[in-house]
Amino acid sequence: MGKPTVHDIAREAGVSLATVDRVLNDRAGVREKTVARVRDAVSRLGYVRDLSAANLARQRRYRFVFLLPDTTSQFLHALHDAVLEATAALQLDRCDIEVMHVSVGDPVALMAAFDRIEAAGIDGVAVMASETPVLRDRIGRLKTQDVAVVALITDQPNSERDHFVGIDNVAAGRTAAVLTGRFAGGREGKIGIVVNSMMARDMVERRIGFDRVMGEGFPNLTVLPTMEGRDDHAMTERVVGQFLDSNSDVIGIYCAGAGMRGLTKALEDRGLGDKLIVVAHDLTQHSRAALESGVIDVVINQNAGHIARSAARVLKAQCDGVDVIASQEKIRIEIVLRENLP
Amino acid sequence: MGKPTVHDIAREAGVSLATVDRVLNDRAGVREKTVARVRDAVSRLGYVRDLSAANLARQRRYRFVFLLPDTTSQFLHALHDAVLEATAALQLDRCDIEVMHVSVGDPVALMAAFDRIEAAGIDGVAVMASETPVLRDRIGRLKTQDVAVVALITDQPNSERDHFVGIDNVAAGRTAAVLTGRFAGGREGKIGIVVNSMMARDMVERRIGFDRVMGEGFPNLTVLPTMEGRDDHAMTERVVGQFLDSNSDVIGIYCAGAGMRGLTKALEDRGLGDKLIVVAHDLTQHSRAALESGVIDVVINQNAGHIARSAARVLKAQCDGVDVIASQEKIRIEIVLRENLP
DNA sequence: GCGGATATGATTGACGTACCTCATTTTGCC
DNA sequence: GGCAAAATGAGGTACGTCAATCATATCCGC
Repeated sequence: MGKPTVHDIAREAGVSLATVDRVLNDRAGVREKTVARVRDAVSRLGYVRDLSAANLARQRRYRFVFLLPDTTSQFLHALHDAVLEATAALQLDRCDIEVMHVSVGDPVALMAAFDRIEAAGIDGVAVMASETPVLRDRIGRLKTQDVAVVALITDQPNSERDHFVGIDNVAAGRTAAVLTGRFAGGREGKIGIVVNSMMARDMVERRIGFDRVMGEGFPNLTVLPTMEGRDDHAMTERVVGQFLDSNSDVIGIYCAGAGMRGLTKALEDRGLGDKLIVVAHDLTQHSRAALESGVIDVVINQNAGHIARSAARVLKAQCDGVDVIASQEKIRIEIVLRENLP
Repeated sequence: MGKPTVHDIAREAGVSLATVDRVLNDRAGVREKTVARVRDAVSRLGYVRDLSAANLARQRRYRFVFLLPDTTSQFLHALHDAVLEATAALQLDRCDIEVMHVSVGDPVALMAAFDRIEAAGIDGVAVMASETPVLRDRIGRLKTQDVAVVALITDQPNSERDHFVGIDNVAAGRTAAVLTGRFAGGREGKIGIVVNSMMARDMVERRIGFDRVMGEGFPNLTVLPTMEGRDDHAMTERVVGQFLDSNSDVIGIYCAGAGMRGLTKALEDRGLGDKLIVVAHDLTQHSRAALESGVIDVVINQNAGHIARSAARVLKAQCDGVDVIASQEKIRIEIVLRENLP
């Protein structure tokens, strides 16, 4: 005998199909005692609702929104592409995904986006934005409307988001540090760090992890104060250039944030292309090229494709009230060398 | 208007539902001209068959077999667990997965397993076994029966398998080499290599990749002849022990195969636990512990969970005649340090 | 034990596809 | 032009679930 159906439940519980349906779909008008009888039959027979039949019957489509910053960076671009790819693939699974680019630093614009999401009756939202009280509250409000919410890249730890899709940035910083330290092989020297801005939580966390490992494991290396590139190539090039010109014994640079083109430019202009140990974040067109040419030694990557698919899967699972495979949804800190470039 | 249905196709093509059905399901008895008319309408309207409705109607279940070696190793154990986990998750997607453990070195037993698979009317097979002409032919025969076939871990490059789920072992060897070399930081010394057996293609490939990078990039390091551990802890411990005792200036070991427990035992017994650079393959309970304690420095991993899920997804896509997301099915060469342990 | 509210039953028609039967039309061939 | 074979049409039932209607049964307070 195959999987039990609603008919089997009805028979087993001694009620009619209509009542089973009312119970399964949480409709009113059933006595508690009867509800219990049905629930009992469900667990006794091990009934699981056939989701595809259910979705077919109710003509269901899942509507998700990916809320991304409107700033541009190669990583964001890659993420956007990855979401589009996932969108195409999930079309067959009744999912409609829309990408909204919003000035996430602007609370008014951000809230307006959420208003539109709420008004449109969206089933789930993946939001990438830095943590603010306003956003936290807004996520709470979405949850009261039964909208699934996942935090993307940057966690919203004190909010009611259902899930975080991204990496542990402290661990990423530690990973960058240990690679830098071991590649240095005992030599003494200085290490520079470039970030977008120390206002961003991810950057701070990476720096914390980096410093901790450096302090514990590599006393031969001196980590210098953070340079801020403000997401801008020219700016990054300038600060890194000044840094290189005024420090003679630099042996490595950790680029925890964007602006990588400025960094490589500064290095190449000084003929340091393959002299320094350079660890950077996120595999993009540019960092891939720099890895291949040897300007960058290691890329610490959070896989954009994996992130996009994972977010979509988690949102769908949340809507369906189904468990996810934890290990599949764990975003790994990928270490990419020229030799294991995908 | 929503997605087009078979009714729309029938109307658009000016034929009846029955004919559309015959065309879509490749049934006989339709003139070529009519087939073309229907196909035309399909592409004109952008019709895609609703797979869940179709599967519902035909009460379809996908039956897959994972054919794994009956030898035991921690990696195989992890893979087995991963397949079971995937099985549970895919239960909801109408997939029944069975794991068969077979003595893959024994052609008779292997062929018997294939016979059973063929007789049982299985929809797809994921096979992990070394490449032989017998196996190649058998895969070809399966393909004539419309059974989906993927090669697992070890490719069957000249067979008609639909897909290979695993890593590029030459690249893995290169990756191991560059990490060993850079961790050595210019020091001179000897590097030992441990494998199961040089009969296995994966081992040979890893060794090739390792040697090439070492030869090109690290003239300060001397790679010594391969030690064969034959998948056995005691054996591995003995050969590694002898190696360590008779070579004074060993600074690193690359463990390309199984038997890791023997390796770590040999190292620890000589107080070399954290003295040597040790690069090993595959994240298991044991290698995780060794990584945490510092005996092993790097694990090159092929993610068992990813492999199991990917194989199942590819088999299903093959049965459905659907494309896979290439980037999702690319098994990455993971570099695992203590700092980025998942 | 009556009346009104509340629970439950019985039934039906979707959803999009598969697959079957039987009738009818068209085709190819001599 | 006639005939068999092939192609097509028309229609129905099924898959498991949802959602609705309407009739009937059971409950509760008085």
